[in-house]
Amino acid sequence: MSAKRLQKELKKRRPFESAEQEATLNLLRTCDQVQIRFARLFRQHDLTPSQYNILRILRGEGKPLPILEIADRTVTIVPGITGLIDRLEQAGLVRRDRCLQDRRVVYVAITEQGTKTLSELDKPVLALHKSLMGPLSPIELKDLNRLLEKVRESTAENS
Amino acid sequence: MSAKRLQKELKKRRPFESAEQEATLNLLRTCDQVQIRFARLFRQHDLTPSQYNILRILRGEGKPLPILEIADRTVTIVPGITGLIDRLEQAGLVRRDRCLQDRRVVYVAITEQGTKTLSELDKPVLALHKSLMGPLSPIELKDLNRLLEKVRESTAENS
DNA sequence: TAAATATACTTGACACATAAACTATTTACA
DNA sequence: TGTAAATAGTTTATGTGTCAAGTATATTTA
Repeated sequence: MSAKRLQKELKKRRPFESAEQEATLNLLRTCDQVQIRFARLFRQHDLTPSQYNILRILRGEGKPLPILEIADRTVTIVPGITGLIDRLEQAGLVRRDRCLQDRRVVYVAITEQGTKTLSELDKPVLALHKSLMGPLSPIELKDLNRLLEKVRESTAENS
Repeated sequence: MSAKRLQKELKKRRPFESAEQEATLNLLRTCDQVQIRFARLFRQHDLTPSQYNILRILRGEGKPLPILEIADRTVTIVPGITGLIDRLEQAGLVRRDRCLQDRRVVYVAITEQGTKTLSELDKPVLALHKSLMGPLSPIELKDLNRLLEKVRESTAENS
């Protein structure tokens, strides 16, 4: 797998059309590899990245949240959230509770088992963050954050 | 859409557990936004990012390529490539040719229509690259590339 | 208060990532 | 030469992103 990815990179390496293009592609490629590492870790606990994210949100909030509120806090587009919650519920990691005041609303709560699964992942996740960004010095980390935010601002402007 | 994303960001903003975590999340979020922008552009020409990528590879090579060779050069995992080529073929953007020497091999060639679609995208794509990375000075671009590569090295090691 | 509108989801359809298992063909080697 | 192993690609199955359209409940308004 490692050899394969390396090979891909080499084949792709041809002169870039602009420095900006090089940076964008570099960003996408790096991100891809980072995501792969996290996905692999989550999979060891039978979670997908999206599922892990939702559990994190619920634990962070400390109380049940309406489904659309969860969707708002993830990158997940609304219709996708339904099936995502379905599967988490089926796995016993969350629970659905219909709101009595407003019966359109569905609250989602993390279960004990969900909390347990999350807590098992806490250390490895933090370790992976550190391992990925480990080669960067504190100053470099700060630089990277600043540059990324600058890019992000440019995407925010015109939607 | 823009307001919604901004809202998400604000809600997410709580103290990070480590500077490394902050950098990783920053990286993922930035990347997400960049991908959204490109996906939106490709969709205007009825292409998905994966499809665009494959067309680029074929045009860059200048001659037909075996299916698995294409898969190697993208991030696409092997089984997914079949359907991807199916849809491109159905849209008339590529053509399948079975190799006569080795009948296991299927060559894929870009069609005239595929080339045309690609060329229509050339300018907007380059413009988007420039627009996304525009806020960064040449020196900052270089810095960003260096930092990203450093991160990428760390993922390559024990992958 | 009845009808229009808005809100909170859900369903259905399609594209893609990913893994496991399968087919067809070729190559290696015993 | 004939069988095992490797290679090229496909099929199948599950999870998710995304869009368009639908349902149920609540709110607004005429």
